[in-house]
Amino acid sequence: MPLRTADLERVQALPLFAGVSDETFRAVTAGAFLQRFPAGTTLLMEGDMVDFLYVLLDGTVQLEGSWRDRETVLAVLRPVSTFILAAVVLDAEALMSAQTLERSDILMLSGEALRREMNTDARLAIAVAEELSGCYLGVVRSLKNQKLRGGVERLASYLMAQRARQGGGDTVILPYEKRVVASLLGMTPENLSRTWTMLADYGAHVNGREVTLARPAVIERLAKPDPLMDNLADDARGQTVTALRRTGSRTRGD
Amino acid sequence: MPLRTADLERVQALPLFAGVSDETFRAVTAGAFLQRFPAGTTLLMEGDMVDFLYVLLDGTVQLEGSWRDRETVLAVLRPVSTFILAAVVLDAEALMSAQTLERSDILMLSGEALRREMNTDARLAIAVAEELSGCYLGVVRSLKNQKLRGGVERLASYLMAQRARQGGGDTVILPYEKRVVASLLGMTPENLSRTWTMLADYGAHVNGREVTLARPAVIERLAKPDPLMDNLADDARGQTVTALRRTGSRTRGD
DNA sequence: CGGCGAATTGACGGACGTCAACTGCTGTGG
DNA sequence: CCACAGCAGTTGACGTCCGTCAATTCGCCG
Repeated sequence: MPLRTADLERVQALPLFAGVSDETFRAVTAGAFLQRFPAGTTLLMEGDMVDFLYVLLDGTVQLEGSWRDRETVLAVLRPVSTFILAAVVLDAEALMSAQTLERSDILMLSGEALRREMNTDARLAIAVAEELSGCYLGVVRSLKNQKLRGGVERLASYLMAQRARQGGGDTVILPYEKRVVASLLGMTPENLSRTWTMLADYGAHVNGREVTLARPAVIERLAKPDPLMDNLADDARGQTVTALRRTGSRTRGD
Repeated sequence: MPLRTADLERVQALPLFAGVSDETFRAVTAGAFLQRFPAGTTLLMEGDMVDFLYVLLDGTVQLEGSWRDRETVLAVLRPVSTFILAAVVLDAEALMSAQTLERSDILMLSGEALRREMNTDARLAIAVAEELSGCYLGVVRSLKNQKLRGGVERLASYLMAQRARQGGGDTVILPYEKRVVASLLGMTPENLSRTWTMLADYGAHVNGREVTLARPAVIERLAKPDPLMDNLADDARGQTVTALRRTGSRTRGD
């Protein structure tokens, strides 16, 4: 698949490359290639050595972890996001699998080139550190969310987050299958179904992927949002981007 | 409290400063100061702006998160470890509180100086990125542990981790109060108590803080350890340290 | 039209949190 | 030196949340 300059510009606009010289950027993206994957493609299995930094340009990607015969969704990514940066930096094996949920365009950058350029361009190394900090804080939020909130509250806060991202209206569209939502929120599909009916008492009604919130304020009160847990960073149209020094809300995703 | 050169040497030996020039190291530690805190001291509240990078030189520190009236322990740190690096890099507010569990010696480095020196020393910026990667992978492990394993399995794997760290013998000493262990493992103290009795069937017997494992292999089979979840990095005496490019197992702690 | 998988619903059991009472240890002060 | 207060830890009872199994419906795609 041809690598258009428009794609490269979108990549260069990422926080990861903010403040990085064109020269370094060209060096990092030199051997890069863009690939289109159908839905349901496994890009990476946990335990694999990671050779590339992945950049999701279009579509949806799910990060999942497994143990024995269990699986769980750790994050769902939206464009434009990078993933498995940490494993690339350490030249280590991946802790998570990555799988497309829709047809997705993914740019693959040489991990070796990225590590090499970090040595000569402190700006790049700093940008990587900042991106990683954002990723770290994102997972910490997820962990707090998982340990501190109950199922109903997790769903309520998920709805509030989606609502904010989708413009704050009274109806929210679930961006992917409910089974993915369930796993992301740490519950079974059956349990998610039952939780919907609990939320009906609070004015939330589900029809397919469409959720209408009769009294959003009540759901919000149930979710008890907390800036230290809920990442109010990407609001409304997603891209607030203050260029440098942003909280790197990416990688937590939806 | 006087800042001894022996302390500085221990700090310089950290992965965070591996490969960093003496000059940069001096610049970062210039305004640093060492402080001794009694047990139970809150060093940092979640939501506080972070001005310093903390380095635990001696003692034990607990990182905790809270929401509404609930609290949970996210990690317990042992010397020598840094903490809240991510918030320092982003010059942001902390997502976790930090509290001493014993009398602890803590070195505080100026966050502003660290950020400044990253600009001029790519080696430092890279080391920060590597440290952050390790922290990130640590939290991902915790999240997988929390979402994929049940309570008994989490306790079993916790025991195996402690056993490995303490030399692999048949008796494990819990390094701090059981209520802290319980919260770290995502359960209530009552529930932890009951889980001990379940483990008795597998040959684990508890007496105060001492746990004797009659058949360690059986506990291990219960824990089903997984290199992608259980961080077999710090083995035996803790400090394997391959200097550069280690998996930065720190920050997950015990 | 037929088939597959997602989603829902019900029934059931187990895991876990909550409340309460009791034990044992420790440090404090009379 | 002892009495007592306070807290960690344990144990029991109970209720709730949640996972599992099974059956059924729905929607989508071949």
